[in-house]
Amino acid sequence: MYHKPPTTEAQLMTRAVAMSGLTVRQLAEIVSENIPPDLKQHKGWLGQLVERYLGASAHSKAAPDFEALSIELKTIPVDESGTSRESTYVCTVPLLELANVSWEASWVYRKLSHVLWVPIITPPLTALPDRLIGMPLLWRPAAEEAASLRADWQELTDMIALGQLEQVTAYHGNILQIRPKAADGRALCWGINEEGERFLTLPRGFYLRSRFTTALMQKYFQLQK
DNA sequence: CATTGATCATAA
DNA sequence: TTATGATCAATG
Repeated sequence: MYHKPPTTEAQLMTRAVAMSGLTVRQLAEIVSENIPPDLKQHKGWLGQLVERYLGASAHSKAAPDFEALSIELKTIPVDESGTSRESTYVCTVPLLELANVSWEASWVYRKLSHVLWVPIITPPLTALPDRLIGMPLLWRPAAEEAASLRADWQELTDMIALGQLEQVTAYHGNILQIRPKAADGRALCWGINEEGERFLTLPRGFYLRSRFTTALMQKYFQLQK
């Protein structure tokens, strides 16, 4: 069973709430997907399962998951107390021509301006089929959250614009960090060094630290019905 | 034992 | 090769 793309927020939320409380096994059955033994070689499988159920429209396109609604979907593994178990990938880091890009025009801003968070309740050692879909949260950054994101984005973007990409590590940024995002350690793309010359480097991505997503859960969430 | 740096699958 | 979806696993 596949849903068509939702046309209203209310429709999307009705579906998302209906999905909560199901096990991954039940959701896979509804969507007619086979469950892999674990996520080791299928890291994006669960996110895509939820996409299909909810009717996300932008499969592997550079667009919000729900295009008509401009809403991004993120599944997030949490334990039974709502503590996030992983960081959350946001988008790739543009390494070229990022000078003079405003916060409002940045990919990070646009990706995070409206997000449907779907927690996957995953206590330690829970087998994939037994994980529970939690209550969804439709989120827009509060002023304080947006300011914090903006400050991190600005700091990291400034470093890259100055050609200091090789000095940026995952330790930079309070809630937003930059880490490799690549097929493996041999994947390369172009960056700009301090002399303004192009050089080959590992592709990078922006990620939300798990302490931030954990704070979101605990501020706004009712994990289960 | 939380966090960083590395990695896996798939589509276009 | 770039985008999407992320989690794995070594390490400080």
